[in-house]
Amino acid sequence: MTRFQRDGYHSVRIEDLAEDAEVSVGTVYNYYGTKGDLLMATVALEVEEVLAAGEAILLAPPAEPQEALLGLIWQYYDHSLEYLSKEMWRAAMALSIEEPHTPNGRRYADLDGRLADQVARLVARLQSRGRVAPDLDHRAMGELIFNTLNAMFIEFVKDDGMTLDTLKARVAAQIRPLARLMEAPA
Amino acid sequence: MTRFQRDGYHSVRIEDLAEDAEVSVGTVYNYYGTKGDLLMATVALEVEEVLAAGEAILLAPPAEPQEALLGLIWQYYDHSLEYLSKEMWRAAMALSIEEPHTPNGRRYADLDGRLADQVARLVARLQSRGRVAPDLDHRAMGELIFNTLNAMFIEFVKDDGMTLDTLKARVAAQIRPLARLMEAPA
DNA sequence: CTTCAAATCTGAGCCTATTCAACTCTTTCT
DNA sequence: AGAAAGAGTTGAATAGGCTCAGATTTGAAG
Repeated sequence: MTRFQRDGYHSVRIEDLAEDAEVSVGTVYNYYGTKGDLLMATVALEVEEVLAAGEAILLAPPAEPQEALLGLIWQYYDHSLEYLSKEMWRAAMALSIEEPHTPNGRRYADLDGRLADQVARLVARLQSRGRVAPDLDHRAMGELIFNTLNAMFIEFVKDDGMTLDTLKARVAAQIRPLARLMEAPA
Repeated sequence: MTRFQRDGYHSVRIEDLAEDAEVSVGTVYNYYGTKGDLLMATVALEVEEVLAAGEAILLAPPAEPQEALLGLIWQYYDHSLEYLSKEMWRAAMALSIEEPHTPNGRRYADLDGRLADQVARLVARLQSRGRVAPDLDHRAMGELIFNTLNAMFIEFVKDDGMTLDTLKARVAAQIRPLARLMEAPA
């Protein structure tokens, strides 16, 4: 993980890792089936932590729908570069799209699904508090919001120059009007 | 393009294409810089046609926002497997994420941007007709809608078993409530 | 201490995208 | 015709992920 972050996922060869660990290439493959497994292990670490932090927010979300949604999303974003560089994220995303049937592809999709579900549960929570229109399907809205925050995150990792602040501003520009539309009539 | 569709993008080696064309491997590379160039040429062909068809819809969209939006989206989807298999789409998407700085990555991003812009212009069109709330930012809504239809399309190409009808049903489930929220008050 | 099977480890070799220096063919100029 | 520049072609060589038939180590049993 450290070498991937420091030297770049693609630049680091399996042979390099084997040397670091003072074993042979074959032994690396004895523990991780593919180079992508090493990457996905890091992604899973990262997302699991973010999901746990998200649950804490779900317990006591801000009353305002907009603030609650953006709070959860900022949580995701602020943590996102802890273990993974943008290049690593790109590689992981590419992997999950190109090989959806492999264990790694499924694993990434599963993590995505759990994030989308968490957003949906936040929407449901806000509905139960009467701040979001009760006739909205919280699953559909959760998916819609997740799709948006995910798409913007993809744009973020695709652009090495983009800052977290820019990402947040862009997402806010899309989530704010949506949150307003979702609000229960007073 | 034909061989990629028939035998699979990954299974087809450059050497195979060279044999088909009765030239050497080096000559293939003289015309297309990478294997991805061959793929992206097909993606561009596909998307350009869909954009042109979309312009026709923009000229005279259905009055109902929901119908107008879904009509445009179905247009995109129905054309999507004309030249590209799901596997080819996956490879192209993976390429665009993993190598955003290469000409191919930029090219794909550009096509995506033009699709998003077309959706935004449809929203603006519906606003000028008074069927969509005028205070909504048509750019933000266009991007929001594009992000959704694109995310669902990615899910579609990731799952070889999913049919176009299932894709449409899922997108409709998200776009319908959104279209309702966007409607101008009567 | 010896034996043997299971668990680990090893690295040469395979595969395919990509590169590039040498070669051939075409066109232009004298 | 001869020559030189330019355009196009070639395929052997390179790189890095991954495989697999042995070789080595471990640990339980006698």
